[in-house]
Amino acid sequence: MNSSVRVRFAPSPTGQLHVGNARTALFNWLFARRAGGVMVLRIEDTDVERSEARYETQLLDDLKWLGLDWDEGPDLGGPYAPYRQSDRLAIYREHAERLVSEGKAYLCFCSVEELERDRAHKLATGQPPIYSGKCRALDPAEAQRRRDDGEAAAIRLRIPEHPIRFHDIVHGAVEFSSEVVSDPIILRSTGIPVYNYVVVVDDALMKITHVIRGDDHLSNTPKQVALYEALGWPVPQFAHLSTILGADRERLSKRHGATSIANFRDMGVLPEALLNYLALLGWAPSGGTREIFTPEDLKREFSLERVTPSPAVFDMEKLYWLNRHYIKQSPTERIERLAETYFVRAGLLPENPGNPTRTWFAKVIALLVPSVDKLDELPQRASLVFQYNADEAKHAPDNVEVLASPKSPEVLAAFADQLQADNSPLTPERFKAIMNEVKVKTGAKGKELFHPIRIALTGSHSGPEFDKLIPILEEGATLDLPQPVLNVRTRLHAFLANRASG
RNA sequence: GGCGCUAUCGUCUAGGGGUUAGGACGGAAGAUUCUCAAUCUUCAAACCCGGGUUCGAUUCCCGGUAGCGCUACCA
Repeated sequence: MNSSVRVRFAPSPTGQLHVGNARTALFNWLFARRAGGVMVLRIEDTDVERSEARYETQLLDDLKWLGLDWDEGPDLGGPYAPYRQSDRLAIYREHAERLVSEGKAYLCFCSVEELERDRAHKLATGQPPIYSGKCRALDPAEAQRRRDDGEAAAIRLRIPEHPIRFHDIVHGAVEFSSEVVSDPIILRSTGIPVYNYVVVVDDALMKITHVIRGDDHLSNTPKQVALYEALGWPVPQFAHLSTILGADRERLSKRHGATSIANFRDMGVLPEALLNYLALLGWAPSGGTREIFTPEDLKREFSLERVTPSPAVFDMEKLYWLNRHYIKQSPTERIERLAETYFVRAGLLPENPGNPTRTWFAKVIALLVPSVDKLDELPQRASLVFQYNADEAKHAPDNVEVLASPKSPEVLAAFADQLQADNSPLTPERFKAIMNEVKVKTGAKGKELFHPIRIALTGSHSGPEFDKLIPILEEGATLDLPQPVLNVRTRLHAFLANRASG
């Protein structure tokens, strides 16, 4: 293991943490942890227009929620502080000026309008839209004088004539000819440095050994390699991760629905499910037959060499499958606690419910949880407990057919008789006995016995077993809930009372 | 337009000069159950196209095509 490994995750605080970035963070983290190295968190906020402080806190929270941590960062400090680019402006300026004095960069006085015109012209005449190099040959002393006289100047890097090669751990050897890389601006005339420059200065100064990032940066890498060389700093190893696409094979974005980590958390996706899914997007273990990985498994097995270079389509169904798996694996108390929020929000449960309610709620969750992809579906699924509408029960197209069967009224009548015959509490045992009586009396069995009763009680001919449902209905009715639960007798009366008018 | 990256079931992927091309999600069928969900079993489903290299290419090389990215005083 190389203990000198240092990686970084460098998000811009311009919005919510996206699954693509989260996956980059995850791969960095796994690589660092596996190598016993250091993970650095750096905030790239040089885009002052779009960066907002509140996004930075969100970013950290999302990362923590996923179970990731870091060793150096704006919140933790570290030997290479500061870790926020807006606090490092003086550093960038210093090195840019150094490059100018060494002749590796030069002052450029071209105006934005002039450059834009030139660019448009080149594009129109079919030439590559690269910088003309107008200020490249300016005499440095003369240029210095002009700047001292107050003329606005940007700083451009001189790109060397030779082709730029580098090795990428995911993609292998990559080569760009220098003709297509024009002298990039590294410091704007406003004094604010440009991304491709600051990223190099920071990575070098923070002693980053492995740059693991999205492959939208692959084409920027030759510029950055040229920058490392100009600055006289060692070039790190690169690993460019493929893009995550939506089902339409376009780059995953907001219009594809839930794409931020916060979205998934709000939906009731478990962090370990999302982490596991993200790890599988672009990485697979040797053998390729295992799908379930705890963070510990991943830390042990992850390697950049096994990362796929091809883009991956985000598959919500597979995420849901993993989520269902982890929900089932979780201690029930954890799921109950998480689920509670959704029920409180839906107005089905009081805030901080007391103990009889909590015990009852645990049963509701146990009943419902096998049928959901994510926790936020629970309140909707619970409608068979919280909602009862006799009219709808009778008129739902599916039900009409069942109720039209000659046995149905007979079964319901017998069921009502049995309920009336004895006022003792309706336990599952008692319910079973009643069902037996009805069976004997009417000769109905199987569907013709169960379906009409389930329709009368829940509004649907299919649903959970009565053994589990009956106690929930009976106990729920004794509780003081924002949305009262109706017991079996009440439901049946409502159903039969309306029968004539229905 | 130029440059770069990518290409195995619908999707995520394993594999790799000779394989019945493996697994998973999803789909279909069956078992179980009063029904639904869950669970279990089974099935269908792929090497982008064209050239080379080779006794033999899905695998290696070249070209095409397609998708994506970069081509900014955005990040």
